[in-house]
Amino acid sequence: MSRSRGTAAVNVSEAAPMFAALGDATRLKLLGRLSVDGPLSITRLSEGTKVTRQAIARHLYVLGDAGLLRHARRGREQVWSLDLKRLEKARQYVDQVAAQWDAAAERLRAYVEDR
Amino acid sequence: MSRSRGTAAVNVSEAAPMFAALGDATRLKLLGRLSVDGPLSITRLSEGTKVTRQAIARHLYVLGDAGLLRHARRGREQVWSLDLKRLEKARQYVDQVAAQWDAAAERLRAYVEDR
DNA sequence: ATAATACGCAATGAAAAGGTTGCATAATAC
DNA sequence: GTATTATGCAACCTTTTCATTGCGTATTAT
Repeated sequence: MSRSRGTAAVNVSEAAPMFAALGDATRLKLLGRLSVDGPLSITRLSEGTKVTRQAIARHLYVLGDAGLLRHARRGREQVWSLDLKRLEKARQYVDQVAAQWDAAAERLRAYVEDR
Repeated sequence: MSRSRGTAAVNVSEAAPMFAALGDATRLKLLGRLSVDGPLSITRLSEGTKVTRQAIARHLYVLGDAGLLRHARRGREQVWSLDLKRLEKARQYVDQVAAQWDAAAERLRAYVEDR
């Protein structure tokens, strides 16, 4: 019945910025890349994309502001990686919204079957 | 280990529009309202908000285009409600992205412990 | 019939998002 | 020390987004 993760009550409105950050194909691809290949530099992440390095950098900072990524300087490179702690928080948001929907689905099902 | 729902492979990039639709506080509130109170008209959904009816209507259509809501005419009213089928699809998106993150977390944990 | 209600459509406007180019600066390689 | 590489910064442009106002139309209520 309950989800696999502990889910502290979170104001759904606070989830909006995170969803907004996820609402772009380029950014989703960046997340996917980082989740597969691990920490990478901006230039490395730019290779293979159709937009400029600056555009990629922008997207990375957007994801960073949403708390989904972290960045650390290593020499002349800026290395980006997934932020596990905040990723867990993000998961909580998603779980909570999903749970809300589940509850609604349940009520709607009951309502429909009741006639 | 696996999630509670069956998760057919879905291109993550296709999830972007859905996340974008979720990336607005007003829209999240509308979803919450509909999941609690059931199907409601535009005017009803506008009451208690700080924006105009037209703004709310716009948001509803955005959610509708993302496949999260349906609307049906009832007399002079336009009644909006959650779309269960597509909501399930949305859930699959979320689960898949979350799974991807979980996998990344696992790898990262292994990597860190390996040194 | 007439009034009130619920909505659609269109024009408009301010602000944010997504992307580009050009140039400057810091770090590394040779 | 000079060139190369990786990034930062800033100006600028186009498109979308979010919200508004004004007016028209369809549907119900009286």
